Amino acid sequence: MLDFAILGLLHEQEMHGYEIRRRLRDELGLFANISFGSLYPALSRLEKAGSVSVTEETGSGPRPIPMPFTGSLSGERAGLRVRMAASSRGSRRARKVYRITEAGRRHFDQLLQARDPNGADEARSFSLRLAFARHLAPQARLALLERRRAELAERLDADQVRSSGHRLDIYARSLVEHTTEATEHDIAWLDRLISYERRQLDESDRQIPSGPPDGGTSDSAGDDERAPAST
Amino acid sequence: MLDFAILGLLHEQEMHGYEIRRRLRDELGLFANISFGSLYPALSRLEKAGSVSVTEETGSGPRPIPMPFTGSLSGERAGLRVRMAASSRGSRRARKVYRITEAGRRHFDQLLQARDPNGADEARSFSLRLAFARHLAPQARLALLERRRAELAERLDADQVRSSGHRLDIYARSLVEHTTEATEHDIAWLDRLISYERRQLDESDRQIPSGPPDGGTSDSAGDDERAPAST
DNA sequence: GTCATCATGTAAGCCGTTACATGATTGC
DNA sequence: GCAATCATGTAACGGCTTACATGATGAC
Repeated sequence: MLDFAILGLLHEQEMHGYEIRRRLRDELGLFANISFGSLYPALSRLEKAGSVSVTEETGSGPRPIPMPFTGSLSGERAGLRVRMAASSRGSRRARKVYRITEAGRRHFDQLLQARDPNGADEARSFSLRLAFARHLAPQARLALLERRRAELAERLDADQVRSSGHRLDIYARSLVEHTTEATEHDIAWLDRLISYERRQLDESDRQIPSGPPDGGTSDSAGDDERAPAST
Repeated sequence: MLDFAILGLLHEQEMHGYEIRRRLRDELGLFANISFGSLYPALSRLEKAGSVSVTEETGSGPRPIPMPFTGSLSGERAGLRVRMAASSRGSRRARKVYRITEAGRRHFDQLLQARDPNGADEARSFSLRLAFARHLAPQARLALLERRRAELAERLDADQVRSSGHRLDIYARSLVEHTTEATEHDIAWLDRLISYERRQLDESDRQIPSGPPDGGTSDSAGDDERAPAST
């Protein structure tokens, strides 16, 4: 799971460990405060597995920028980078810059597609996949959403069994009811996403006459259509 | 966490391990499918710690009813119990019946009050406490709700920082937005609970210093009025 | 001169999981 | 006889946490 998140970040840009953590916290919000005791071993694992390659940054070259960091909430902005005098002294603790390899990209695609095998938190796992869903083929993306919807529908059934039959006190009952509502809310959201995906698929069907007759999920390295989200 | 849930169930009724699991699944919904590999060691721990006592059930006594269990989805119903010939033979694998001790009750009260120290899932931990909130003194209950509300409000702030500044693709953005909405929904729910608690407190203030109308659950637990160190 | 931030790592532990082992009872 | 349910347990592992170790840089 963490490996997947790391690969997802490195998919777009090379980074060193400390910054990976920052991005995980500030951008994704998942793994809100991943600990270094977890992060660095993960990076080592990925390197050993050949999914990422490492370069020791030796202080020379364009050092990616110590930010002024005003400390105020609004002052922090990604674009606000000030290039400092890089010549001063190259003595900061050597940073290890990680970049994803071809094998890593393949591994990422695999993880993106596979349903998580073990007792991993379903919700977190789905959220993570969705955050990187732009890398999925449209059909696979739709499948992801529908799989999640099915999971939630199942849980809704379990909730209904639960609320009937047992007489709970106000607190437990309020909890169960609220949980049910939250699940329904999630399902409604997924339904909106699903219908959006369906519309997109329909449109591309109409525009491109040569649609593949079925969706084998396009597995291998298809870096085809990335939306760089130009401002 | 699991220990707490177990104590909470045993607080009301003695039980054997297998049934604890069933209740956790069917009634509480938390620990949806706790594994035996987790449950039984937990019971051993609790016994070793003196929080529960064990009695080996030797096949005699009123055995709690093997259900017919039709197997179909709709046929299953909690009330559909058929009492079988209980006299047949008392040879089932000896069950260990657990009951909570006085020390266990004290431990439970402690766990109920304490904010969880380590990296435990905040949401699950709160849900669990709320499920047993009827055992809390009204002020402590209010404090629990307000603490949770503060946590969520904090997270909401983090979400707002997140959504501004970074330009995310539709999927990541939809995820962040939905997460924010869900948090707002949670907060609104907590606000309803909190104002309910405040009303209750007001009423019992206006009424008498002798017991409030206490209906169903006759629990022997709470003699303690601990002043909650509210934040 | 002390504190926060940047930067990387190791060690121990917690809390859960799956897989394995064992065995009786009931229903088809 | 075979499968499912009831019933208890052990062993290995997974994935994350905190605490510890180290050290440079810049701000007040």
